[in-house]
Amino acid sequence: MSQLKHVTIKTISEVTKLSLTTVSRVLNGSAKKYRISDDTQKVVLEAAKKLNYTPNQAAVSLRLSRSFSIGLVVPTLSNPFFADIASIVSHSLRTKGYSVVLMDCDENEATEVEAVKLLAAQNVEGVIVIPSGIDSSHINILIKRNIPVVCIDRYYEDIPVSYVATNHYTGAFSMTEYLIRAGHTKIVCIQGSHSVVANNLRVKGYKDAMAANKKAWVKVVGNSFTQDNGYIETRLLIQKKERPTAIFTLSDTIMLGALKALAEEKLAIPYDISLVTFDNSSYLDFLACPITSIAQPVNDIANISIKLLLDTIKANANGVKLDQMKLLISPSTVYRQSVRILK
Amino acid sequence: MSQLKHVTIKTISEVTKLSLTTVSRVLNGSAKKYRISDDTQKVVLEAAKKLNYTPNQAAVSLRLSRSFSIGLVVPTLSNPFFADIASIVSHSLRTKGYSVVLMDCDENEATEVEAVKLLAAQNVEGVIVIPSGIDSSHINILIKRNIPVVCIDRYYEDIPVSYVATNHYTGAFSMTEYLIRAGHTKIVCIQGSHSVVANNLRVKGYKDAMAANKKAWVKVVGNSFTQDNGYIETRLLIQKKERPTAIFTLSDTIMLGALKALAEEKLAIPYDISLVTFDNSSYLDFLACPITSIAQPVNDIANISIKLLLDTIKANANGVKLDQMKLLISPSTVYRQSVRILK
DNA sequence: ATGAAAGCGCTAACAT
DNA sequence: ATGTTAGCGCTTTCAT
Repeated sequence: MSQLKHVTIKTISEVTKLSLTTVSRVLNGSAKKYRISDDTQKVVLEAAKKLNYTPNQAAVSLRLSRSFSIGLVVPTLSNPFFADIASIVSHSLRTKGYSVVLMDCDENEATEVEAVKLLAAQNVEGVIVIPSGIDSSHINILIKRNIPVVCIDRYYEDIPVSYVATNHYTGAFSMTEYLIRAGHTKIVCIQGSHSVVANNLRVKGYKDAMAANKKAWVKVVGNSFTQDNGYIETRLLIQKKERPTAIFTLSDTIMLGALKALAEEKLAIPYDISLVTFDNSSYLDFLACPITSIAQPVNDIANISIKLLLDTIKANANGVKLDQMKLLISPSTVYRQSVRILK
Repeated sequence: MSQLKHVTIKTISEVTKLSLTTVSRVLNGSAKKYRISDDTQKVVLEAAKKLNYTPNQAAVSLRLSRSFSIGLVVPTLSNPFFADIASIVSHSLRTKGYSVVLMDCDENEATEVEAVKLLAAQNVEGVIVIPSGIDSSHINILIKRNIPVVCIDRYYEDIPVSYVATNHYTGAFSMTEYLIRAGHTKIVCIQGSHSVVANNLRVKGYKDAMAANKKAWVKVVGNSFTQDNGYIETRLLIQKKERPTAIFTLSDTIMLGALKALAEEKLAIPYDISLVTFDNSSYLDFLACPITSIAQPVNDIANISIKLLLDTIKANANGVKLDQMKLLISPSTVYRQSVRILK
C-alpha cells in the first residue's frame, strides 16, 4: 500500500497547534455552538483546504452509529419504470444528505435476499425496495434490526411494511370500461406473470369491469411480461374464428409482441382490432398507430416513497412507531388512436 | 434512539466466554489460519446465528481502511443506455464483494461535481463515471486521492484516465457507407449535442464516409438528443425542394421525432425516404417500419470497465501504476427494413 | 489454540 | 473559547 498518508483531523491539529476537538468542531460546522473564535476557524479551515482534507466517513459512521446511506433494491434497471424510480430516488436523497446504495437483483429472488443482507450489514438507515418475489422473510431481517423499509410497486401481504404503488386495479378497470363504452364486447386481456401482485390486480380490474358491465366474453391469457408472451398469445388469438375486437396487454413489453403478431397477419390497428396497454413508454406516440395506454405515476411514487421513508426514519430516531401506510396512486390514461369506436 | 442494543463481537465474546480475538477470527473466516478448534468455532458460529449478528461495516472499514464500495456516476438513469450499464455494474460488482454507491446527476455538471466529492469523502475504492460534461477538475480530486477512475462513453482529453466507449466513429462511418452502397447520395445527418464527444465522433464518421466516397451532398443539422430536435429538423428537411433520400439520426430519441414528422407528411419508410439510427432500442423492431440501427455494445462496455477498474485497484494496492487504457468497442449494425436499395 | 491490548479517525461529555 | 479523554466495533501484533 503506497498510499500517501491520509490527512486526518490529527494532521490538522498538529499543523495548527490546536486540539483535535477544536479542529473537529470547526470542520463539522459546530464552531459557533462552541463559540470558537473567527481567527481559529480561519486557521483550521485554511489548513484543511491546503491539505485537501476530507473526513473519513467510516470513522464518522462508527462514532455516530449513522451511515448516512439508504439502500435501494430493484429487480433490474433494464426496466425503464424501475430505472426512472432509481433516478429520482438517487437524485433526491442526495440533496437530503444521503448516499444511495444500489442493489440491482437481476430479477432474481435469491440475489435479492443477499442484497438485503448486505444492506443490513452496512447499517443503511433505511431501504426502499421494489420486490422481485413474494417471500418476505429477508425483509424481516431489516424490520428486526429496526431499519425502516418502504416498498414500491409490489408489496407483502404478511408484514406491516408501508408501500406505495400505482393503483393497478382502478387503472385496468377504467381502461376496460373505456373499451366497453367504445362498444367492444370481445375484449381479451394478455397478462404478465401471476406471481406479480401488480399483474393480478390489473387482471382483477379487467375482470371486475367486464362483470360490472355484464360482459360474458371474459378471457385472460398469457403468463409473463415479455415480448414473446405477447407475440405467441396474439398469434393464437387472431387465428381463432371468434377473434377479439380489442386486446388489452398488461405491459408495453407484451404489447410489442402483440404488435409484431398483428403486423405479420396484416391486421391494422384500430381498424381490424383495437389495442390498449399499460406503462406508457415514450415510444407509444411514434408507433404506426399510437397506442392508448395507462401511465404509471412514476414521479409521485418515487417522491412519496422517499418522504415516507424519511418520516419513518425520523420517527424511529424519536422512538415513535409510525403506522403502516398503504398508498395507491391513481394512474392516468393517455388516449391515442388505437381504439376503434364501435358504437 | 430506542434501538435495541446492537449485537457486536463483544456480545458474542461475553456469551461464549471467549476472547474478542477468537470471536473475530472465527467470524471473519480466519479460523483455520489461527488453528481454532472446531468446537470453539461451532460455539461462536451458533451464538452469532442465534443472536443474529452482523458485522459493523463502518468499524471494519475504519480498521482496514477499505470501504468495499465503488461509486457509479451517471448522467441519468432515464437514459436506457446508462441504466443498462448501471444494472450490469451494480449486479456484477456485488458478486465481487463491492457495494455500488449510485450518483444520478440529472445531467447536471454541478451536481456531478458534488457527487464526486461525496464519493471521495466516502473513501470509495474506485469510481466508474459516465461524464455529463467536459470539465475534468472534479475527477482530479479522485486522482489526487489515488482513487482509481474509469470513464465510460465519454472521456476527458486532458487527464490520463482510462476509458471504454463505443467506437462511435466507425459505427457512424460504416452505417453511412452502407447507405452509400445502397445507392443513396443525399444523406443528411441529424446530430445531438455538440458538447458531447460521442456526438462529434459520430458526425465525423458520417462526414469521413461521405468524403471517402466523394459525396458532395454533406449535411449535418440539429443540436440535441431529443425528440423535439428530430421532429423540427425533419420537418424542415422534407419541406425543402431537394429532399434527402436518407436520414441518419444519431440517437433513437432523435429518430422518434423524425418518425413523427415523416408520418405527419405521410412519407413512407423506406419508400419515400430511408431512415437509420444509433442506439438500437428494443422497440425498433416493432415500429411501422423496423429501423436499421447501430447497436452499442453495452454488455462489453460495462464488463470491461469493471475489469479495468478492479485491475487498477489491485495494482494500486501493490503500488503499481497501470497505464491509461483507451478502449473503443466496435458496435454492431442491426439491419432491418428502413433502407431502400436504390441501385 | 487462545488472549490482551493498541489503534483506525472521529465526536462529545466533561473539564477549565 | 479551547482542551483532555473515553470509546464507537473491529482487526492484528505480540504474547503465552
